[in-house]
Amino acid sequence: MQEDNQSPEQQLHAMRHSLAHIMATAITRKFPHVKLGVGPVVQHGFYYDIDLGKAGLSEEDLPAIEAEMKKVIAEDQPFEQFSMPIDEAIAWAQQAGQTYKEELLNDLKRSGTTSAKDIDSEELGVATDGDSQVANVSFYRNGDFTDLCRGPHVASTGKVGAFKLMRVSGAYWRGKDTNPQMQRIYGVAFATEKELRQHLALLEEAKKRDHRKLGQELDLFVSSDLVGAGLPLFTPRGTVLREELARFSNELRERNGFQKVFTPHITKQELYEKSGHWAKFGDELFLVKSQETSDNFVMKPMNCPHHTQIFASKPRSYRDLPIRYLDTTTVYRDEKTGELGGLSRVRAITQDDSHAFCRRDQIEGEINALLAAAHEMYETLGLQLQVRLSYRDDSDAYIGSKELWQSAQNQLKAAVMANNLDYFEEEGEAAFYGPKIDMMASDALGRQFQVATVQLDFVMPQRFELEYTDEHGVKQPPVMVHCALLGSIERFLSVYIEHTAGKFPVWIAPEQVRIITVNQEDVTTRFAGKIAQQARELGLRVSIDNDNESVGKKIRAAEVMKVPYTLVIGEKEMQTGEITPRIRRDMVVNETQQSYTIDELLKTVAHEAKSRVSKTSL
RNA sequence: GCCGACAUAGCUCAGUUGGUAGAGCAGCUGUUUUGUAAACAGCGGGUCGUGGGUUCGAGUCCCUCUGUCGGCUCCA
Repeated sequence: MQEDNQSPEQQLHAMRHSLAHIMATAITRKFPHVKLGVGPVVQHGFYYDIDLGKAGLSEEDLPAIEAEMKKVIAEDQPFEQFSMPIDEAIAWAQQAGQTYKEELLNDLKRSGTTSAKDIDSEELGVATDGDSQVANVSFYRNGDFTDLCRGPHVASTGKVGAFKLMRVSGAYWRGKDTNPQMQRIYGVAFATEKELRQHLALLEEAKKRDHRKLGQELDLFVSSDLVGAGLPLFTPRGTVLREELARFSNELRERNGFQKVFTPHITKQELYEKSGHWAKFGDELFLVKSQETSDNFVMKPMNCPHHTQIFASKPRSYRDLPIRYLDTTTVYRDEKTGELGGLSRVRAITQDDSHAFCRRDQIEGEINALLAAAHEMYETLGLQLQVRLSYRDDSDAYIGSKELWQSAQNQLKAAVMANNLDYFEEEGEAAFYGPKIDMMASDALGRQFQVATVQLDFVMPQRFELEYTDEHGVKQPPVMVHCALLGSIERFLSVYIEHTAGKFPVWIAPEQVRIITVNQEDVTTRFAGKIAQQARELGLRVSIDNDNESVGKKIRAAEVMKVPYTLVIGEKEMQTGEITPRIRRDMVVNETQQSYTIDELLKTVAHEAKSRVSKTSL
């Protein structure tokens, strides 16, 4: 119908949305008693929420639904729009037993919108902006299926491109965990079969890179039922990754005047009552019981309150500011079991946390320095950054006056603009004590994750009555700038492992050099040992594979573990003192196979590791 | 926490309508002394995640718990 003058994006959107209707058509045919929720377009496709009562649907039912959808598509039913008065619409929903639709329509009638941010306005038969006098609502009909919908749709069910149903999962009605749970059926859809295949191939690739799979294969971390869910254990190899990342982050901040501090992992609950965290996150703290005192202790879920106490430990002059603390440390949060997964969501979270206490006139300088540090870090790590300005919304989830918030939000935006960063703004994403600059990294497959964060906070210093003396001898509250460059090291690792597919650059690779012996003769073994020692003295992580196996097999083993440099040592090398290193393919700039003296080679690799390059100069 | 699926050897998996477990890789031992992605042979290894139930008999059927996965909700 309205597909003329539409951009390809709009057309694809209409296709996906039409597919949601077609899926609902197919499900209604197979299960006439189904109650429908909403069926919007999502990133790569669409879904529809349905309620089939107790029996429900399982993934085994998807092929049958897909087949039915193909029938509907083959029937090429035109999509027809019509409208009816809202009271008539409500009567329709009632009569059809569509209780969810009825609820939506009633909300619509009452307030002109479904109020919450839960429903995409397109789902409804009206535009939700503007006045609340809803007289008529819009419907779409294809064949004998009718759905409340504003559109637009494609002209007929035959014009929907290529799709595939992916999975069925649970979803709360209108996104509220107090509401009944429906089943959500997800599909992906593209304009052409080719794009669909490409998308599915991308998903396959993502599966291969899954950090949980690579964590297993590359021996990076493990879990134990005895230790518990969300508490990964890092092997020697995985620990190297953690420590190298922490070291990098610490270096960047120390260069900017941050000083390391240390704070204990348990604290009196009172600290968090004062900060406001107890009221907001009390049910997510691990409680610790003392057998000696009557105080209640908790595992620390974050560090800001501790750092305020270091600041507050003595009088501060305006000349002392900024005072900057960095604390790369583990915090503990009792995350709900269903939210845990791999390294992306854990209960022991290591943050590269830092707090700068500064004067108002120093805010800009602090933020600029941190933005620059983040830029350097992600440049080195090879991840693209995009900035999200996370503001508060009108809910009561925040503390502090609106004026302070407005001023803080303005300053963050000014800083981001001054640094020419690519940004977007989002309300309702702020921390409860202040707005944030959140940095989203895009990985090798184009997926986005929140990593670094810079937060401006006028509230915490007030709550802890922090002060410094200004040049007129007047007490002033400092401003706190919270920052984490990596965010959570565990979560960052999950992103980074998948981004690199486990092919870590030499500076962070758990094993940087592997020496393979051609035979087990004593001279060879001794020579290999000597080279390994030399490498260790240069600060390299090196291992020797002296197994009684073929060279081919040992090469393969090194390759499988994605070791950057493999040195095969035999008679030739012993005689000449020269070697042609085997370099992991992704690091190679030019293809020429060159030989080097072993001394020169190791020094170059050590230098590369130190300067954190991603390609080799060999 | 909620909805759904899953849990067999270190890893990846097979195991027919219920009749007390198999393969490949890895490991160990021996032979071989290897030249750039998998030499050959032998051996060891599993109270089938936990606890309970049904049954003459449970890896297989039912329940509980734990854990994992896909989502929802949440994320200082």
